[in-house]
Amino acid sequence: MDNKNKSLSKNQKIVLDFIQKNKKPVKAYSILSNVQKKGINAPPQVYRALDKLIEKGKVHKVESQNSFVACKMANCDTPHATIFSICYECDNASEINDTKLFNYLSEFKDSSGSIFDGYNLEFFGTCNSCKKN
Amino acid sequence: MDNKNKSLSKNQKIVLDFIQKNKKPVKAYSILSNVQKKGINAPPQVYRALDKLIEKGKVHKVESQNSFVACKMANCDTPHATIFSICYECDNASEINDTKLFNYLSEFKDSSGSIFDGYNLEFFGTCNSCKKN
DNA sequence: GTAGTAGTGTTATAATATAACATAATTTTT
DNA sequence: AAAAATTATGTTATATTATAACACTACTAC
Ligand SMILES: [Zn+2]
Ligand SMILES: [Zn+2]
Ligand SMILES: [Zn+2]
Ligand SMILES: [Zn+2]
Repeated sequence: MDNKNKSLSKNQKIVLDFIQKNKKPVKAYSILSNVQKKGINAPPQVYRALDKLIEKGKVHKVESQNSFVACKMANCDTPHATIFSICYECDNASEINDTKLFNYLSEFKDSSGSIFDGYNLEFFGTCNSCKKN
Repeated sequence: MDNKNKSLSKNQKIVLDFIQKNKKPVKAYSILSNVQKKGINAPPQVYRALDKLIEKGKVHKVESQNSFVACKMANCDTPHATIFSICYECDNASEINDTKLFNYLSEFKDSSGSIFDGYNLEFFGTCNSCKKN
């Protein structure tokens, strides 16, 4: 069985549950302060849960923001091939599900003909909601 | 005149000079400890120089590594449209100069038809040098 | 039921980045 | 050339993000 389909531990469930409640990406220390009532007391407990959730494809890290967001694609096949659009007004991050772009990047070869194991793509702009205001 | 073509300040020159001496991306505090003999004493001086060098297209940040690397393309036209391949064995980061991919991403529209102002793409894999070993 | 693996709890600390304030240098405007 | 505006510098302190290390527990596989 794939690692990503294994069941979640207690702390992993608590952390994932909080992340899923938020539309926007959340910071690790925000997770910590919000789950302390559930018995998670210290940063390593959060970061360990995050590491596993990322491995399992349940959560992605938004690298340019050091924040974490739940996968909206009902389980990313490839946790290390992610595409986001990020609004620099409101910090919202939307996972982009575009098969053509996905394939384009998965098959991309560099000048030496090498293919890559994964990628992370972050687009920046103003989201539709912020454009209206 | 474009901001990126403006001349560099004293601290910006010192920081850029050190980054350019390194093939691999360097960390901010590594920059700091290496330029202290040049009179740069504290983190804000390094981070401020980095911010300006990034604006001017001389330096890019490798987001997944919190490190900084000199632009190899003799001045990136678009400092906020960068493509890297990163080796997870040796941490080397190479800027990819692929016009087709560049255009593909610049013109990419999301499901709502919106185009973006910029992007950052990081490919992950084993570099050719590490593959041989 | 023992061995191996994955998870937890805890303390301390490392690594990355910015706030805030005072001053100086440079550029632009008048 | 003087005043105003902008950009850069120097400095101290602190905020934010992330991991090391160690003791212990729970789960899984054979
Ligand atoms: Zn996903
Ligand atoms: Zn927005
Ligand atoms: Zn460049
Ligand atoms: Zn390598």
